[in-house]
Amino acid sequence: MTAESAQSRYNPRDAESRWQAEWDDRGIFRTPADALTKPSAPGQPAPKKYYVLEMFPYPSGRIHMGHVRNYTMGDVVARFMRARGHAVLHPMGWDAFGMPAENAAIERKVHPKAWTYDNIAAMKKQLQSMGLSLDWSREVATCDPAYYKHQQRMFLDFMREGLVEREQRKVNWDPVDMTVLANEQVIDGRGWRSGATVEQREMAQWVFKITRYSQELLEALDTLERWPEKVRLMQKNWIGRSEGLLVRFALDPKTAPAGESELEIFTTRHDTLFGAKFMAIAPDHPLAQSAAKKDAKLAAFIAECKRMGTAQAEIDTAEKMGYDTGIRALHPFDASWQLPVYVANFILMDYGTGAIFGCPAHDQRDLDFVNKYGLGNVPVVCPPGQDAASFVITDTAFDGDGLMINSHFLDGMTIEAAKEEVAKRLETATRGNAPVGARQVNYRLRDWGISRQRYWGCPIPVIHCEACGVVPVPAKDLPVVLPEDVTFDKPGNPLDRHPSWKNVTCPQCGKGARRETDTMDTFVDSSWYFARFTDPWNADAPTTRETVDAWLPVDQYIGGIEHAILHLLYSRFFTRAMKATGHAGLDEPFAGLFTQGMVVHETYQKPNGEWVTPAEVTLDEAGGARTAKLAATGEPIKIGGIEKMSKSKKNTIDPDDIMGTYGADVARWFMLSDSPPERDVEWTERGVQGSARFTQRLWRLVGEMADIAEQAPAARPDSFSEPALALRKAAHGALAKITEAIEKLHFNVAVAHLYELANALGSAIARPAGTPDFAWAVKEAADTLVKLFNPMMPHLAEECWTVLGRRTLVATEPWPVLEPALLQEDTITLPVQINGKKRADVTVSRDAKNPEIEAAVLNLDAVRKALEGKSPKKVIVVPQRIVNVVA
RNA sequence: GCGGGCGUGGCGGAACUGGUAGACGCGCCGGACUUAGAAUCCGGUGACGCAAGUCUUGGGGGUUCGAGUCCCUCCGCCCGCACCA
Repeated sequence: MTAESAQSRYNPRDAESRWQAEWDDRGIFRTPADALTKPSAPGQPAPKKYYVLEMFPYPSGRIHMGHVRNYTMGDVVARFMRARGHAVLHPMGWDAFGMPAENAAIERKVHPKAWTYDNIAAMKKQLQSMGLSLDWSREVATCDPAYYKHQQRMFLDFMREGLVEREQRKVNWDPVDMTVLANEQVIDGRGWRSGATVEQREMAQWVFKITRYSQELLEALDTLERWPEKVRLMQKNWIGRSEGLLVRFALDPKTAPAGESELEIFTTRHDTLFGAKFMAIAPDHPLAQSAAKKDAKLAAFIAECKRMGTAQAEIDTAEKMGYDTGIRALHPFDASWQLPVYVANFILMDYGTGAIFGCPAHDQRDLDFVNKYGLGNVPVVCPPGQDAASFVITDTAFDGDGLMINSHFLDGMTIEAAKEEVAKRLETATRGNAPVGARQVNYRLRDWGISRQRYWGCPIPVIHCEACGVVPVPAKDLPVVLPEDVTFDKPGNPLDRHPSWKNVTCPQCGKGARRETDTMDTFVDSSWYFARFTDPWNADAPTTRETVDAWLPVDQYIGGIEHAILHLLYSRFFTRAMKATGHAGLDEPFAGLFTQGMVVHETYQKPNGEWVTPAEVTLDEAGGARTAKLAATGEPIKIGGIEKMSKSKKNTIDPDDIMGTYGADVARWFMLSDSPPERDVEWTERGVQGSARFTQRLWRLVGEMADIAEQAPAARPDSFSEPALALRKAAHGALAKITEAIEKLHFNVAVAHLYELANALGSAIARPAGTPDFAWAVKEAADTLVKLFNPMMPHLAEECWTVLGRRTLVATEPWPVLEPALLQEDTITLPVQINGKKRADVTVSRDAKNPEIEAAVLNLDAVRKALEGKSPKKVIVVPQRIVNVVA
């Protein structure tokens, strides 16, 4: 490479670290504590706030491409909004508690704390090399006692408010490791480390009363206009409001266990009561428990059910199994009609009353069940157009609309009317002084179990005293700090077997007591970090009311779709709980939500099936066919499917490698190109190279434009020649489109318009007019170009800004101002369709009236030819859009 | 199983509120420059057809002057399911 060509190339390695240092030295991304109260200029009002937040990462050790994509998007928004004059808050922190740290401790004998902080240091360095406009002065780590002490305080405040309770919950128990397992640690019913068969076990757990807000969380979804519709729908289904009926079935005394006389069920299909074939109760239903006392086989069946994990998907897909208890329930409308009571593995104690009546004809699970146990079915809803007498159900339940049949007094009614009639009759019928039926609104949402029997989490600040019961840790004793001298060589929770930590005196009676050894679910940590960022310096309280209320809600929250339900719903609850306890003044934490897609990559395999990393593979695309071989040996490699980047398939790309080779700007640019941000993006070497070429092209283009711009007069010319005007139109057209695209977070569209602008400017300066007005237009266009790509490629933009002779930082420059007059054309060209197919164009003046347009269209050769002298049936003129002639 | 989503050239994708399908990029083909390569620049590129033209947004059907977009149905792929974060 000659000295000359070295000079003409942009060198990201040199430029990026230089500009990062410059930004840092000037502190331009720090949001001062008084940002929202201090006037932006003397006499001016304080700027409007804009809070942009990306989901903070778990410090796993290295950032991955998903992070690069997520944080690039947030950074584009942050830089864009700053340029538009907002006071921007754009912080970063660490979701630092969690199981991987404990796994590392067990597997590699490193302390969770040391492992976590090493990872944070490494990842912070990586994030900093991306050139993100973050305010690092607000950095928080959830494992820092300075953070979790406030969380413990809020736990106690919630407790006082009645938002915390103890509840018996089922967990996955590993009898060998003596520990509770996460669903992901249960593989085919066995513990991942021990291989022991996992069983369900009831344990007392701390829960947050999220169900108190079920209705509110549901209704408020309608107000979240800047959330994706699909996320709102998923939350709505998760909350699962249903209106139904509680029905008390009497039990045949001859068959019922001593002391049991009735079975209460919840149903939303009370219209199908005459199609009932059986009753089913959960294995842990009290009636099942009491029946099992005298029935060893039933007890064994219940024990068998407990050998199933607690994951919903597993419960639903397991084979439907039941056990006839011998108990008979009496139909509420016909006491002579007896229904067998089964214990069934697919009935959940957590939902409704833990008991149902089965109507097989109209529920697939019930139908599968009766078909297995030979109980038969009777259809009671007949689809429209179907003959009631011949309507039979065999393998497929009918859950559609129709009219009631085989249902006595309900026959001929709609489902809705039948529900109403049944509810009315059962509400007024009484047994033992109480109504047989009662309408009830039920929610699928369960209270949030936050107890974890693990070390690396926020300690739950309560003390168990034999005399006083559960006693909150007094505020003065917070934080309850995790002890550091713990070992991971034995099974179970290190906190539980720590020699001294859990032994304390009761704050109330002073006698010996025991600390709670459960720690909090890490979702608690991430349910309020966005609030903490508004004043992370407050050592006395979780938030500073004035500040948190000024900054929240987050204007734009960006993260993965995998958090669509749990993290976002818990945060919505937590914000309400903070409001109830005076820590914040609003209900909804995130005004705008964006969920990004994954980063995916091709997979590669040796003939023996062994996965190979992209770095080890050489690709060849000569002759249109793509083949691959192992770079080291030339061994042929099979090119596999495009899948989510994962360690197991070895199809990961290390962001450090990319940034080292091409620079951060190229990585950022490519992450935004091509794929719409909500969809998956495929990482390809070719694509990255294309991005890298474009950075060089921009660099050359700006350099050439700078040469012309030097001739520009200081004052704006009064008039512009044709080439200058064309240039200005291109620049302002791009400005309008790119502004709109970024506002809508359509980054790939913004990127496409930047390519177009670069193409247009390249062509324009290839034929320079050589006049002062042209030079002025080139200068304007160059400024605009650099400002427009600055949010995506900020380092290159700073470097270009210098080339344009500027001394300021483009990072602190305002967004270009649009001149709308430049976008107005005097004439418009409308496509002309004949019978819906495009056949010609017609050019008319911008404000031509429909009759004029129609006349011009009918005069076109193509139209005359198509009409063959006849008059058209119809001419449709859509203003500013299209003309359609119906022949 | 339940819930949610996605499907457009060789590839990633664009297309406002039902109005010119294929913007932009990648790849490929041809050309220029070069001793050669890299880089760069110019032109072409949905399919079929010599052409006029016809067909084309996962398959099938429908509504409409007009459908990638709305409705029905089928197929394929992906995500979440309460202790991964």
